[in-house]
Amino acid sequence: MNQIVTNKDPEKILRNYLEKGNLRKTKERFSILKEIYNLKTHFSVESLHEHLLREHYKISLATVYNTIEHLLACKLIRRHHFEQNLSIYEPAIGQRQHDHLICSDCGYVLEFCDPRIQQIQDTMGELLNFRITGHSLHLYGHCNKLKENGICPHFEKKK
Amino acid sequence: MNQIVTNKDPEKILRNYLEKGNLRKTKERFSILKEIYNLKTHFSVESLHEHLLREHYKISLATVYNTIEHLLACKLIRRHHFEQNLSIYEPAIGQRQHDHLICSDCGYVLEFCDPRIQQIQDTMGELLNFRITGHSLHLYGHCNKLKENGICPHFEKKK
DNA sequence: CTAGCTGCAAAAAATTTGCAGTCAT
DNA sequence: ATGACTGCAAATTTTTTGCAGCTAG
Repeated sequence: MNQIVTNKDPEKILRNYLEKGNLRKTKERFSILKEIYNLKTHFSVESLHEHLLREHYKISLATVYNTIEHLLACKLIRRHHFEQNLSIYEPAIGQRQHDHLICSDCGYVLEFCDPRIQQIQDTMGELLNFRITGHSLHLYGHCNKLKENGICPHFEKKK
Repeated sequence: MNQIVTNKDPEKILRNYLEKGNLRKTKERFSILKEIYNLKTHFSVESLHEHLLREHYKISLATVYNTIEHLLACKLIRRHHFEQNLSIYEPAIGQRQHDHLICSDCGYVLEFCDPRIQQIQDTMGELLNFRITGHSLHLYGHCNKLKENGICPHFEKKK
């Protein structure tokens, strides 16, 4: 680390990454990044692609997949694997470290922070002689409101 | 819960589950369970099916998928989603509830338990008004021994 | 007997790949 | 100009489904 990266502007990070890798700065790549950061939510490749079409971009699914790989490589997004075999992504700049609570009924994702997870990391790293670099914690459950009235309050957000 | 289940024999648990649900006790279902508990390792549907064929069982993939659902329902196995979009399963009886520490260098998986994770579940369930049913916690890191001598001690266990 | 189960093959769902034409540099 | 990128369609991979025949109860 002989260069301190202070810039938190996603577009500049992408530009920098593409230049370093001798990759092309295509309009598709920047459009996809822009829309991801507009959305600010968790998304799948398919939901992102549908969003792009609604916004009248002419970008193919294959290009979305291609671009996602680059955005992962330069850490502009993170990939998650929740209960289904479907990759879910989220923008990764300007967010606190957090974990996820996933509703098993509607797939709705809530974010939370708990300092005890850091303590677990420290304890286990020492105990098992590992240098821990990160974690993923998913809690799964059901909205209590679902039990009360039979309607999942997040259901309309279901795909 | 008006019946206390004390029996930890997987076959009896399956038998009990099938009887309660008016489901058939087919030889395929018991063969699959037996082989899973013989293997004692993490497995995918495909790797399990291949194992069954090697052991000269004549069981189709569709039946493996069907049976896996039942074994999940009666908690004889657990499903995980690690980095790829591929379901990985493990036998769940005779094992303490545990989480996973994954070595990013060699893919080796260590299991661990920490009571604080249960506390986090309880806190967040109450705070966010969810009935939490389960969690998955993955810690990622590097063996310290790797740093010391450049050789990952678990490397030979890599798949 | 007769529902539920199995095996097979076809369908679906998610992702990857091949390739001809396009575009950033 | 030229090599990387895009869009499209076909291929792969993992999982689900439909259905005819089989079997546990």
